Amino acid sequence: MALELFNTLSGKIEPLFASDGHALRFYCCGPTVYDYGHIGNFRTFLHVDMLRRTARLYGMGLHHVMNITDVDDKIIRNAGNAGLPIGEYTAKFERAFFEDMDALGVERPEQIARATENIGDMVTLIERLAAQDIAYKAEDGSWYFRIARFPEYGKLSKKDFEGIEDGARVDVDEYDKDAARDFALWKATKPGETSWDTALGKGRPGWHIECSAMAMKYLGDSFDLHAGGEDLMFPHHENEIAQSECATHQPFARHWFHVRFLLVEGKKMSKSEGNFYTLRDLLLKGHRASAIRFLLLSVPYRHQLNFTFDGLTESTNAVERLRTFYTRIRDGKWPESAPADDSVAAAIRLGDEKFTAALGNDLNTAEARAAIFDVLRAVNSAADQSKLTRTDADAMLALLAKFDSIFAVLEDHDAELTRAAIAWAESEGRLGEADASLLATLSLSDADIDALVAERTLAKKQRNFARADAVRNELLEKGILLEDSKDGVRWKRK
RNA sequence: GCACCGGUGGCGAAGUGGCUAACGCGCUGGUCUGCAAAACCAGUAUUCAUGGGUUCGACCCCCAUCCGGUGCUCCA
Repeated sequence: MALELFNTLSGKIEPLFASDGHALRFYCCGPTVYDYGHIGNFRTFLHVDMLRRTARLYGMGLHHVMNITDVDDKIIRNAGNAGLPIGEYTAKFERAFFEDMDALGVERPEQIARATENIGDMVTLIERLAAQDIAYKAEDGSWYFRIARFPEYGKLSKKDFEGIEDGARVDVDEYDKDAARDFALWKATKPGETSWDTALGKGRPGWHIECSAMAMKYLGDSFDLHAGGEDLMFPHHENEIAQSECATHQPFARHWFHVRFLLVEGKKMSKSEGNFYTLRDLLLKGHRASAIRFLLLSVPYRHQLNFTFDGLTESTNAVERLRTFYTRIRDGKWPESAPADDSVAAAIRLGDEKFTAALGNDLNTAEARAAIFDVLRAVNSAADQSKLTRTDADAMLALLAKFDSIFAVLEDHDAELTRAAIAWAESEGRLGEADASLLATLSLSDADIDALVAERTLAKKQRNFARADAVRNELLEKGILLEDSKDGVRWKRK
């Protein structure tokens, strides 16, 4: 069975495959490291991660390149305000970015490419375009791309630029360029700005050129897939195609993957709306990294997701149910006897097929989720009726491992991730932003909790239920939930 | 203005021209429990924004209307 994926370029769902027969060569537009990442950024990276993991599930190797934009206008401005060299400024946010990616369970690409470390390749690419008179130098020393020379411009975003060039010269703000749509390849430096002294003159790269140069450097002139947020489709990706295909006369990326923007509480996320959240903001409010991951992945990537706190609570509960189920099957003592019938095995097999097929169908994560919950109910039910055997349990664990190779939420690292966020807030003098009850919960060590649980168990043995309930309530107030079972008491942090 | 996407139960969200409209969360009742929690069982949309049309048959196709969102500029 093939993995099928919507291709922005063709406008159709098409099979995705590694054209070299080994590894899927793909490029993902990474972050501009000028600030902490927000949940909108992470929705995109999370779905690229979903794509990675699904491609692997479908048997493909991976060669994934992601850039880090570590020089641009905002970086120069912010680093200047902070009085830091840009390298020092960006290093901090690059580190933070990867910490956040780790917290969300996003796998690292095989290769990270920093713009400032590949300037020479960008210069070479611009020179190749200049040799064909497709790149030209304007009066101020900046270099631009002559869009009129690429008739296919607009093929990705399905825009028609017929006639636009004609009116360009009336645009007085753009007097440096030959045409209004022409975009910068190389920006001449203003005094005091970071610059590179190259054959093109003193300056720094335009934004688009870095992705073209680095993608082709590491993946070849033509490669399998290029990914990014929907906003990048135009003009960023359109410009990448123009630069690259004019230079090489080869198709650039075969498949284009764009992740839709999310809404927050029904509106586009923005600082002025007050609905702008970084991952760290949410962790400090007591939300779990796993729930954030699960929520952002639960709505398929081509649909708009409305991020709400109710939705986050729902995801927290859904993940909790999956984990409870997982530990139950993993830790339970299931009889070695042969199953009375194959109904459980059949349910697991069907769930497995549905799960894989759903992902293969343009990454339908909602359906994939549903397939797992169907099996969960069937197996829980069998377990309750003492009909679950070791063989079935092992099959279930194998399916859960497959599920988790994609969704990656079963192993519980939430408390340690939250602690890390708090430690970060403390070091930044931002502990005041942390939720008070969260701090209370984390103030109890595991040993403290175990001691209180033991006290309650003793009280119960003595049938002193008043005392037992008091302890349970005390723990509950601090966010610790107790569960009695045949095998003893389990507790978990809410 | 032009273009695009969407409107499915209390909420989130799949889905198909024709079997009982997935799944999750929530809620209600039951089983279990000292009581809870967890788990399971049952219930929770005669209906898929509205009005027309095509069809033997549409939530799914077409047209119109209303509503929400997005892009056309930096933005994941």
